[in-house]
Amino acid sequence: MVKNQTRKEATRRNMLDAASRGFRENGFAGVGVDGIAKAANATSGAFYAHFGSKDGAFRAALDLGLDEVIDGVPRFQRDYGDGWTDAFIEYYLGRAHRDDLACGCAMTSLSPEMMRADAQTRALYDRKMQTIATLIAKGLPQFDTQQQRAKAWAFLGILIGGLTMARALSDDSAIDDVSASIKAAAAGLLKA
Amino acid sequence: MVKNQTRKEATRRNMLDAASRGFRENGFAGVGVDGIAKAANATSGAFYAHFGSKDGAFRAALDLGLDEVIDGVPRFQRDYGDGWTDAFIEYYLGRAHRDDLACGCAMTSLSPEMMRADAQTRALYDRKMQTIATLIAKGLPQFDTQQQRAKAWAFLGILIGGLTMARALSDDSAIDDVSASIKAAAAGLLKA
DNA sequence: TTAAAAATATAACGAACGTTATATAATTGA
DNA sequence: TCAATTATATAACGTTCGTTATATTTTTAA
Repeated sequence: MVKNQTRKEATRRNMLDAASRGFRENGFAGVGVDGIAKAANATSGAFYAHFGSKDGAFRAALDLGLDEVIDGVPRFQRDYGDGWTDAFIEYYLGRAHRDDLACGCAMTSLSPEMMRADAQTRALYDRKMQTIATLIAKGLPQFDTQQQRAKAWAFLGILIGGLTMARALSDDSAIDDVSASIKAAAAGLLKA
Repeated sequence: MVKNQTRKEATRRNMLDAASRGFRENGFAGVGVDGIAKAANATSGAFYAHFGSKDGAFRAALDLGLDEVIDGVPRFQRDYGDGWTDAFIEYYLGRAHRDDLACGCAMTSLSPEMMRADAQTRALYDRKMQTIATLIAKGLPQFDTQQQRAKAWAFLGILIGGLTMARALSDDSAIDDVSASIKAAAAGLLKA
């Protein structure tokens, strides 16, 4: 109906999107294959034709999700120059990102799932996180490369932990307190 | 067999322990009622008599888990005095705690589950986290109370995020890099 | 010692789980 | 246009899910 090669790809993309949203919102065990397929207007048959297994779909969703970070960080660096870290912090702990459980950063939503993932998926996570740390480190003011990398890991840690805590809380004023505290500390630890 | 009142309490304690371990290791959706009961040498009948529902058991496990933090922080402060934060950091990101998925700190293992929990459970999380933040703040060197509390939230954030990242990685040298970076940054952000 | 009460075990419910095998539908190449 | 190939849908597998109802065992109280 649509075009030549594109229907299969469209189905795959729809299912990958549905898997990404489902896994981020509900965790690996919190969503089923049928549910993912149905959310993509497809069936489990197509799901297995494309991904082979639930683990395979999770791996694909992780791949896509971390690539969004790998693409996003340089964009912040290009768009904001030296002030990119402040802009990134503001985005990461801002209300829009905080409230977007389905499409928020894969690092925060999927990292807690990794300890239960298979070896292949964990290896993928390792590689992509190293890439992300390298990208961040290159945008930091420190001269010492080793120190840059340490700051990058700490930066990722406080953002992931801060967003996790902010999302876990339900009281609005507590959420604001945590967000503001994390923002200040994240900016502060890069200055030192 | 054992004693008068204690059998029921022993059953409950065994099941609460099994629930705590199960939820921390596998997440809320990753473990079932029958599995928890079996791990406690009991059955689902006893489970429902004690907890009423799976959500009820999760709430009880969260309650117990955060109380461990509420008891533990003052113990560190008593045992180590002014250097308690360094000791706490060393413990929190040390190998023993990192590798203990089943019995590790509930803040790191259960916070990512909170966004899917019911309102009653989330309110409990809110209250206990405020208590924990207050306990930590009181042990910080800053004079300004507001600043103490901000540092306390940041401290919690970087520890939770750092431990999550360290556990998510599988390469040993990456884990060491992250742990060392987080330790240094956590100590650093309290100094400022 | 025995009846009442409480704690735990067993059995069953419909629903959803991940996966496979097979059937249907759509696309391709001649 | 028509057979070959590919993509997707359907049906079924045995298992486990959370929960309820009921049966059995254990404890309590007289």
